[in-house]
Amino acid sequence: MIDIESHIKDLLNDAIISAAKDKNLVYPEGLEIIIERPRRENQGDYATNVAMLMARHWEMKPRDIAQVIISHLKESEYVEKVELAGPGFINFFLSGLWMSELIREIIAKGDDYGKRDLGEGKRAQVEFVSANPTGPLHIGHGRGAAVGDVMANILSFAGWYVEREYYINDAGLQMKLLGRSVQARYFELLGRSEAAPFPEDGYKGDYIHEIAQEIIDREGDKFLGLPIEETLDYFKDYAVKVILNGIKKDLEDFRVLFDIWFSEKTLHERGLIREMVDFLMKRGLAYEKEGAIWYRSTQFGDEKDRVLIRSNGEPTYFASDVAYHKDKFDRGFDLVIDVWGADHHGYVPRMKAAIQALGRSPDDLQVLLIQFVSLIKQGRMVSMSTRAGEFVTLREMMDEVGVDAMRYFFLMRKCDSHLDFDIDLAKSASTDNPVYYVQYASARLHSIFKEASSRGIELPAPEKVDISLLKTEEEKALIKCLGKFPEEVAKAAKELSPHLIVFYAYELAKAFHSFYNAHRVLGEEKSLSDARLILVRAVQVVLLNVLGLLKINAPEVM
RNA sequence: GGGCCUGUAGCUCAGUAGGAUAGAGCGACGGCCUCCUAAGCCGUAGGUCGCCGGUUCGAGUCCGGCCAGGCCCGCCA
Repeated sequence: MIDIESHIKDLLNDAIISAAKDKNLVYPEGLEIIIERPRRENQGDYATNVAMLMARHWEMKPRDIAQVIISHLKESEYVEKVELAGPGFINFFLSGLWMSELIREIIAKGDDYGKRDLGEGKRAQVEFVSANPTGPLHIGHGRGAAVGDVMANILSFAGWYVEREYYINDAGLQMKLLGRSVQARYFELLGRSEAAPFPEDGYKGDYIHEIAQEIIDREGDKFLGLPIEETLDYFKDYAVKVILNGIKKDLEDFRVLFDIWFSEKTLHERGLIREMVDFLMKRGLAYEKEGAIWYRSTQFGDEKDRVLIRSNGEPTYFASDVAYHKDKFDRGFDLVIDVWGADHHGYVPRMKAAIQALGRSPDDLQVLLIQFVSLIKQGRMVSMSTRAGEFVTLREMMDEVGVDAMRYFFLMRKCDSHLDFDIDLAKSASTDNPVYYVQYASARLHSIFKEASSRGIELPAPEKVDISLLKTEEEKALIKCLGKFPEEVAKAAKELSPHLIVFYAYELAKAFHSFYNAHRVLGEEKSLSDARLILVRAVQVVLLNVLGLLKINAPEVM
């Protein structure tokens, strides 16, 4: 099937060349023909403002230029009519032939319909969640998980080779704090709390007690008699293992799977941090001052230079992160996407500065900042803090609200919008949840085929069906909506905006529900019924592909 | 003090290479099942796009200045 957008651009380009010749005018240098989808039905399927852009060059009124261009447009079997409108827009209305070919293409391509080749097979990595293994995932992590996961799906669908990665911060001071917290609970449970006091900033959640209890069940009281500094590593490692397993399980149940779990500790073990510092020193991008080693990030637009190695010889978190990103690029990724909480936004300029020092373009690193999720319970905001042990876990939310609804909720907003998640609403008024609206379309689609099959009606061969019989407003709107899917994929990939796919899913469901209420598929005259069956099959294909990108179930019955 | 994000209908939000009459959902009001699922459809009401100025044929969109909310500004992670 032809690419209709380029087809229309070609038609326009040829017409402009021909018009220029005819009127003895010059083809405007650097003219880029842009076509877009107008907002209103009566403004056609595609529109261009090219005549308005040319007004300056040709010193003519936009409407006059548009008229000239239109008169030089060649006929096309895919274009039914062309109109001059408003201040100088040229509107294109697509033909029935285009619609027929589109529907046949959708059915022929199936799972592949909507895929693009924008990535040209280049390698992209999406790193997301990366929550410290100091406690279970909470609702905020859920948003990052959904966004990162679907972003990866979209890029893959758009032609990138994609890997998903989780960065485990298992090397810092907070690990020690976690170990001490568990250790303190262990001593406390055995009635010896004075021997290992609970650290001031320790992790207070119930899960710390549970881990301590687990250790007692396995190892008994054998650590009581040993010096606490000696046994700290045991508590720490055990806690990290347990918590990380819990995180993996939670994500798996949230339908998020990672290709690589990358341990920060291994960066240290492999000497990559030292290597990175040497690399920067050699290039004069790092220097020593006041006993510490600093990175010259101001050279790349950061507001101040940053410490890499503290005066006590310990690398900073930032140093780990630079080494980590160096490793990412060393692994051959063309595009690296980090999904971070918005509270890390101040960190973006220095990371971008860092990757430039590594010889990359700042655009090779894209950071998706995820704004906070505010949890609303009984009309009040719930404060969340891992250390204080006050949070609603992802697990609890999955159990209460369901994975489909949660994924939908997390994805329906732009990343940089705050998200109010009203638990009571999500639980009690779940029928108002838009995810059901979309899923309901899936159930209805399925029931049409079920009913058809019970009446002994089979899906006709697409090429034998007269699709031009579909000419009502609802049918045409639905077909146009199907045709938009590849464009939406491209846009979502280009703008790194998963929410666009959610909006598209809703739009598709809406077009289908309108169609469904206005017309019957079965029981009409056979040729019309066949045409509608084919249409409905195409809708099903696209809906499955869209929900597949979002990893939301497409139920057959509701 | 500096920086990032946000401010669009009663509520929650779409709408960025500047374009045509600013859109959805929820809520409100009024209609629609003899028929493939009414978790649906159709219609009505609801707007100084935070405020002021600028750029131009044209600004919710770009620029400047204010106002309000959130977040950040460490040899913490």
